This record gives sequence, structure tokens and C-alpha cells, in this order.
Amino acid sequence: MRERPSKTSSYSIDVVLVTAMGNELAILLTRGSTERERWSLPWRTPQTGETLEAAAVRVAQDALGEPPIWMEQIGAFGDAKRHPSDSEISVGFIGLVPHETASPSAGYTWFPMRDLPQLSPRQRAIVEAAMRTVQERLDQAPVAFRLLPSTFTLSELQQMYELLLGKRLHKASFRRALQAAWLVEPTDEWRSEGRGRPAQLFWYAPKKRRRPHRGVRFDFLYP
Amino acid sequence: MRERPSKTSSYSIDVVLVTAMGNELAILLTRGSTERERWSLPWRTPQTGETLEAAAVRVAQDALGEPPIWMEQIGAFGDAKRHPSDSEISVGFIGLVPHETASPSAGYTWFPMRDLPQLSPRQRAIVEAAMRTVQERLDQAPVAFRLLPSTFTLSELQQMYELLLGKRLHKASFRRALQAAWLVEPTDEWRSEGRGRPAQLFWYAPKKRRRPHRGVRFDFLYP
DNA sequence: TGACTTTAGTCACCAAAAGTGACTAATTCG
DNA sequence: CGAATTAGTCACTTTTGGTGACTAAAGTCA
Repeated sequence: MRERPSKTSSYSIDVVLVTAMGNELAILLTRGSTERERWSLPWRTPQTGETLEAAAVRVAQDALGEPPIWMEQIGAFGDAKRHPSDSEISVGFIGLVPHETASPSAGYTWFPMRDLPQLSPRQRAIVEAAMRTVQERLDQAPVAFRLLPSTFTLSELQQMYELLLGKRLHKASFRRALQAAWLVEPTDEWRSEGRGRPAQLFWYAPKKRRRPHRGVRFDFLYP
Repeated sequence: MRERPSKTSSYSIDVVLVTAMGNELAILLTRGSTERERWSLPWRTPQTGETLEAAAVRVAQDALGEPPIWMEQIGAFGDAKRHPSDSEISVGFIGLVPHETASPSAGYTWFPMRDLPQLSPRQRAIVEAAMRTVQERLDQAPVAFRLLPSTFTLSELQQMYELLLGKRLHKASFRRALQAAWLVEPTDEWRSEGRGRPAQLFWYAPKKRRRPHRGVRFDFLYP
């Protein structure tokens, strides 16, 4: 049993900022003020009167100079005790940043997901939950589009999906589904990437939003 | 602007306990100690050393005498200010209870979803988010099964899905999908419900778990 | 008793969605 | 030039889902 701390900041806002660096995903970490400390997620304890969302946006702005292009709350995390702040719980957020506009402030560094430094157990849990949320949101929100620059080729879009899903996709199926969804429009620009036929550039311009007309599914993963 | 309270309990755990009463969903509310107070969700401020999950289970146990059969965190809610406790934020949980085993402790009452009393803005938000989560989990976890008694007819199961989804389903499609998922087994019992052919009773007994082999979807609801 | 109603359970047909390999097109490299 | 490489599309097949109609087994009521 732990003794009750006499005074704790009640809770912290921890933000997982995700970008796509070349061929893999990366998240932003900071070492805080002194170089001795462990790496940690960007965080803050919110001012009173500030909403959770607003606090998370400010965390991101401090770290990157601008708000993320998409943001969502992950949940509250309190089970693992150690945290950079002495807060009892942390509210985790996920934020997406296209890599082009992602220039970290001093003290912040992108780390590829494959090679993260040691984090506090609680922040480790937040990161894992955040990545799970990103995958779950993939077919409900334009996550992949937000990680790309404003114009992109369809191959780049497919590669982003493959990166986020961790599996290969079939080109024809991917494009057929994309066309049916009326999400992208071609520009009149083409990009030649060295060898091979040049690719047409597209942008994200959702048109018709068709109601996703699905039947009941029984895709249970746990009892 | 609000002044900073000199001393607040840091956070509360609020639990939305859901059951199916006859033909509609209901949640459990309490009026607290005095009868003068507003109705509210069951809640507590957790002890130190207690995980969020554990605290939520205790809330449910205080209210019903036993833990819910399924539980999940909804998230943290802090934007709306008024709350029975003076906590700055609340961590919301959803818990499912089959109505057979759902006998509330003194001071707790089931309210049908259609006719809830006034709640604090924050708890109202928690309830709405909880119901959204239930719908989202419907095809990922055996939510509907958990709201039914241990044996049930396929018509009862379909009616539970229809109640949770808020729409009618086609019998043949529903059963075809259910069969393909290997989730239920017939018992050798039949139930005669007055008029009409008796229905066979089934129980939830998941067998093969087939990987849900879905393609990419672009079902975006917001940009 | 026998027609009618009600609920359960299944089938067959059709349409939509998704998996897949092969094809054509446009470019660079040697 | 021809091979290699990447883009883009097509056509075929399989799988999944929507749907109405059918049979089965009970109760109701004249």
C-alpha cells in the first residue's frame, strides 16, 4: 500500500502526437527541462476553466507551434503509478500532424514507433491505446489523409493505409473502394518520382456522404 | 472566469449501468442521501491505490450488490462544470447488467432511457457517450448477449439487437450472419410463448473465432 | 374439427461488395 | 532500343448481404 500524497496535482493531460516520417510512424517526446530526466510525452496540468480539449491543443501548440490537424481523447489512465507530474491520473489524447508542417520546438524530438526510449508505465499505456485508436478510426475518419500533405498520389495514400494497418492492400480493391466513397478529386498535376510512370496528384475533397449501409456483424475478439 | 477552488476532490468515477427492461433500455440512478437532491449517476471518488476499473466495479457493487457482467471506460469528462461531487473531471464507465440479476440497492432506481430525469450537464454527456459506445461495441463484443439471460431464443436475441441499434433487422440475414460466426449453440429446450410455434433456446458458446477479414472502408462521418 | 392467426425457422434468388490476376500506359535506365 | 519500374484499369470470381416466400408448430375461435 502507498501512503496518500498530501498534495497532488489532480490530473494531467498527456498528448500522443503522431506523424509519418518516411516509411514509419513517429511520436513526439520531450525530455523536459533538465537533460537528466527520462523522455516523456508532452503534458500539462490544465488551468481551471480550461476544457480538456483546449488543454490538449495547448500542449500540442507548445510542442509544435500549431495545433494538430485532428485530435481525439483516448481516455483516462491511472493504474500505473509513475508519471512525470505527480498526478493521480492522466487524460490521454491523440493528435495527428502531417510531417511537412511538423517542426518541433526546442526540447522536443520525433521518435520512430519501432524504437521508443523508455517511458513511464502509464505513458507507455497511453501510447499503446493511442495507436489502437488510430487503427480503429481509420475507416471512420480521414486519419490517413491528415498524415499526408494536401496533395498526394493514390499510391502514397495506399502506402499510408498499409503503414497504419500493418498489412499490404490490393491496389485495385483499394482504388475501387476509394472511388465509391467520393473522397478525393484529381488535380491537373502529375508527379514523376524518378523511374516509372508519373502519378496524378489528388486532394481530399469529400463529396457525397453515403450512409454506410452495413448489416449486423459478429466480429467478437473477446468473450 | 471562475476562481480556482481552494480544495477539490481531484476526480470522480461515474458509472452508467445499463439493463434491458422489457422493451427498452434503462439506466440506474440514485438520489444520494437526501431526497432533496437531484438524481445522478452512481459515482465515487476513488481511494488511492485503487485502479480506475476497480473503483468503477465498486460503484456498481454498491448499487447492485454484484459487479456488472461487462464494463468499459468511456473517457474523461470535464467541460461541463456542475457535478454532484465537486470534482474537476469525471471518468465515465459503462456497465451492462442482465435484468434478471439486477436488483438495485436502496436509493437506486432504474429509469427508462426515454424518460430520464434531469441530470447534471456533465453526467448527461457521460450517458450520451455511453450509449454511443454501446452501439459501437455491438459488433465487437457480445453486448447483446450480456443483456439477455443465459439461455434465450434467437428472436429474443434479434429483438435485443434491434433495441440497441434502434432499427428493424431482417430475420434471415440476422440468422445467417449469426450461424457464420459460430457464437451460439442450441440447447434441447424449447419455449412456448403462448401463441405461435415454440422457439428453441440457445446459449452463448463462441467456438471458432474467425478473423474478421474485412477490406478497407471509407465510412467517414466527418471531415 | 377445421380454418385462421401467430411466431419460428429455412430456402432460394438476386444484388452489392470484395479478392485477384492480368492487362495497358508512361516513364527511367542501360 | 528493350528491360525494368511504377501507375492505372479491367474483367472475372467469390463472398456477403437483402429480400420475399416458403414450411412448421403452436393457439384461437367458430
